Amino acid sequence: MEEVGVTRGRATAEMVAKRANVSRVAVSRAFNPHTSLKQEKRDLILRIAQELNYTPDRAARALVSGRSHLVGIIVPDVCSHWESQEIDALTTALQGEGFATLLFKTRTDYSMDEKLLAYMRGFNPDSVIAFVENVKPAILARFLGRAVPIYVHYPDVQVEREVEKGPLHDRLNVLQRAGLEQAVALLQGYGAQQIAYVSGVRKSLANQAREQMLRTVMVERGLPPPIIAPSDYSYDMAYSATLDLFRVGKGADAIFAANDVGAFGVLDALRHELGLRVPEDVKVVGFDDIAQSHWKSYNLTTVKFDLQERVRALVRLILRRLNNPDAPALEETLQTRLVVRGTVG
Amino acid sequence: MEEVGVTRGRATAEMVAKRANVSRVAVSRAFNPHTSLKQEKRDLILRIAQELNYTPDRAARALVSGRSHLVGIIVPDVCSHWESQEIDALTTALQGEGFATLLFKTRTDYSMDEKLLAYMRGFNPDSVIAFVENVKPAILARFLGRAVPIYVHYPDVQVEREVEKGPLHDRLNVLQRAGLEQAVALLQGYGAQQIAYVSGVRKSLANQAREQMLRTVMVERGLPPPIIAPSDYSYDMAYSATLDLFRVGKGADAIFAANDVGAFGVLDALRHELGLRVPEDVKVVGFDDIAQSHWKSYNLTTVKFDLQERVRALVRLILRRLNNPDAPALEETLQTRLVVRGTVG
DNA sequence: ACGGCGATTGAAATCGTGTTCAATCTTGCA
DNA sequence: TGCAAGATTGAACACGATTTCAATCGCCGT
Repeated sequence: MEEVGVTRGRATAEMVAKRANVSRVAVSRAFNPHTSLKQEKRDLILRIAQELNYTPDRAARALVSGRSHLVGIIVPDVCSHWESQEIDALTTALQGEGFATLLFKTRTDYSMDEKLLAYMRGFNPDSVIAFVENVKPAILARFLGRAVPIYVHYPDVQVEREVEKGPLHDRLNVLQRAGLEQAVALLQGYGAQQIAYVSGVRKSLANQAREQMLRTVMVERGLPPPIIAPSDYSYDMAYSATLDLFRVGKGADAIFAANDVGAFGVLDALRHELGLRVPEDVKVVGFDDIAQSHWKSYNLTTVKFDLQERVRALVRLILRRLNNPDAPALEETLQTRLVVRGTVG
Repeated sequence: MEEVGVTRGRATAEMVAKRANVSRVAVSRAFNPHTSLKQEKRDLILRIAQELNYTPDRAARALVSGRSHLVGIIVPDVCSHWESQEIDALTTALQGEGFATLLFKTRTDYSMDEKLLAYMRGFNPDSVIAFVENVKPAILARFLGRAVPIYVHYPDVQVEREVEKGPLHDRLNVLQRAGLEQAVALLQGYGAQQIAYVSGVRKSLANQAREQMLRTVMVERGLPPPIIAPSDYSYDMAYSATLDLFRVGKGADAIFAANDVGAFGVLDALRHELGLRVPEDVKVVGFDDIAQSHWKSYNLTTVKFDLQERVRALVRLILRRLNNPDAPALEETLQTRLVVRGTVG
């Protein structure tokens, strides 16, 4: 046949080569910078490739190079406000670097079983970002093979890699202290005496760290330790935890929620079920500063860390580790700060 | 070397074969049902595979079979409540069928350029789900090759495939009429005279369809056509559109928002900036019934369609089309209904 | 004109799997 | 026991790229 055919609906390097009167190797080189190829020829090939809508097949490329350019993201619930915003930012950043994000869902109880890991491994992601806690790095390493750095979400980001000399450990620290101190100072300034903490998932390390840091800051400033109202980061649990706090317990004059969504539950319980006014009767502070926090119904005062900056740092760490698996461990640090809105004072 | 080595941190079919004293082909067969292999041998291979943490490499598999088992999702903003809930449900459903979802972000103006399509094609998705409108099926077909059915999100789902006899067309219809009629009837029952429509993105086909259907239903029931308050589905735009409606325009005694998030903006503008009471002064109805709609601060009356059911139907269509590309076009239909909460009556 | 050196080029091997096809092994039945 | 049909098996090829390596080209100085 005269006409150059189309295989599986997509052009191959072979076809581009034939049309440009060059070898298939030249086509490959045209798409890989830092390879030796006469500029004129490279231009010709790229032009013809464009005409044929050709781009190299990443499956084939992955097979030979061992790099899939896929980053797996494990998340219990895509809809969680904070997670969805981080997924969004991560996808943007990774897309800019030539990667694509592969989404996997695990059960909503913050657990992750070996079935999912085996399933995911089949797709051969270069890296895995787990928005889940209780997975030991060692297990991830066993299931995901060598080329896959690991990121454990809470409480501090960790890009890990098992090496012969022991686990390697890049860290991205989020310093909660600064933001918490500002929050407590503000509450104290408005005369708050008894502060309650509506928690995240109790066994979550991130929650424990936050709770611990809050207690430290409060005690340092001469306040009694916080009353703990057990919750799980969700709106509904925070709502009922708040009801318990005031109906079963003795209430509080300020509430610190482990996250913004929880703070929304707190606010709605106070205003719409307990008949209390915020901030007059009770003051409320959240943590995260998600997009909804500025909505007028909530207008939440909250501890913020810059999500964009955090994602950029994270992607930096991942890429560095991918390109240089045995480089020494790195550490980056992010600050937090208080964003003052209408739920305090 | 005596010990069976490990290539790139992952076991290969070759290693499993060697350890089980079978050929590599047998290993391949063990992982593919409906292939001829003695049961006893199959069990042995699977057991050894498990010991070695082996699963077939999907990149290699994709290369030979032409099936990547990847489904691309194009979305302008992962954080949009409605979209994130659909992504979540889709990921769950697809994961159950052996697929993984590949996430791509486009610009937030509901557009999608050829660069993104070319980029995405490199990953060779079996199917593409576009949460974006203004992309002609023909363009998608040109950029994504034959093996990739296409799903255009709004206003009705379409699984498309270019065949020689012209474009094939599976459809998933969401019948807005039922829900809208219930909503209008309810508003009318409470004496609403002048209903405004806070729109979605004006040029969005979905928005136009919704606006059109609302007008039809209202006129049929003897009401004047809705006042159009132009918006774009977002909280912020709905907020300011509502302000304009009452400050520049003549107001309304009921507002229908194109989506729930928009309805939140409407509610906050009415209550927190215009000093109006809902539902006493103005009644509000949304569309979607996202998870946040039952939160006490909003407690939104809204038109719902069953997202789970919709996703199941969609995945059914996609899988059917993947397994049988030339089957005749199919059509499925979903109903909508009103969920009554606190913003009406 | 000639030798030499670096820049270009393409043939061949490789990555890990699925698929075809002919050879071999089982099984059932006369 | 013998034979045909069917089940099981493995060698060889294909998939679409990258990488290695040896061959060729172009250019320079003498």
